[in-house]
This record gives sequence, structure tokens and C-alpha cells, in this order.
Amino acid sequence: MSYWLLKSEPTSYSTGDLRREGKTAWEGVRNFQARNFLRDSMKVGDLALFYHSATEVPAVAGIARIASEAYPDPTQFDAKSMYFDPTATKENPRWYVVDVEFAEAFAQPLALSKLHDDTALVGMELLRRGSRLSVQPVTKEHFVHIKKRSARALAAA
DNA sequence: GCCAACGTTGGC
DNA sequence: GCCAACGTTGGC
Repeated sequence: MSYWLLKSEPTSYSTGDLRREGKTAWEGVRNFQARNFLRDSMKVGDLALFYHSATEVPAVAGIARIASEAYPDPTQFDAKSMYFDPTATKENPRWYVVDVEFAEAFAQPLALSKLHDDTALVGMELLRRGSRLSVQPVTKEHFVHIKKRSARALAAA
């Protein structure tokens, strides 16, 4: 079983949205490295940190569970979608999605600034300067540590 | 809004 | 295959 981190701008899709819907197709990944992780390495049952990016307080806000194998991203074929890709064909899709389902919303999101202060998280891809990868692997140790920190934040609140 | 870092495209 | 130009991401 593997661990991941998924970025989303909360104005576009947040942990609250996932909690409400229960499950969603993780659409719109348009970076090859991120796609390869989705398509080739994610397995049903894997867990992912749900990260809120490009927002006032960037933070890990919850946990999602991978709920399907990868399949072609339907938005690449939809001329009306902002994710439309004219180079993609049904025979030769370029972009993929997995379904993700709600697992947990942190009572108190763990801010990026707090994560930067945490010596247990040294080497985490998210904390690398200039890191933009929207789908990234997370070590089990880092995943467990962040989950524990969120539980402590909950207990302290 | 600024801007550094990064990924992709396309001319050569 | 190189690399400049461009567009995007995302923290601040």
C-alpha cells in the first residue's frame, strides 16, 4: 500500500466538497509526472493527503482514499472543458484520472508553514523549494506523522 | 499582484 | 538535441 499527496485549490475543489460528495473523479491533472503516478502506481485503497494550494493558508486539510484504477480523463475529450486536449484521442488518451473517496477532514488543517518547521518531515517533496507536482508520493513515515499531528491538533482544540 | 521555479513547445 | 520563449503554479 502506498501513500500520496493530492493538491487542489479549495476554491475549485476542497476536502469539504469531497466530504459532501463522498467520491469524485480526480480530473484535470495535466502534468506528465503526475499522470504517471496516477496511471501507473496508484492502487485502490491507497491513502492520500488532501492539500489545499494557492489559498490564504496553504495546508493539508484531510485524507482521501484511492477508489479506482486509472481510466482516461473524460475532460480531455470535451471541447467545452477547460481541460480539453485536442491532441488526445479515445484510442490514444493522454490524461488519466482515478476516483478518490472521502476518508477524513482534519478539524484543524495543518499549515504548510508548520510543516516547514517539522524536522520529522525533512525531505518531503511538498517542502522542496519550487515543488509544483500536484500528485506526489509520500513516505509512510511522513504520512503517519502528519496524521498524528492532525490528531494532536484536534485534541488540543 | 509579484515573481521564482518549473514544464512544455517549437524553431533551428 | 539544444535552448529561448512562453505559460503555469503557487507561496508570499
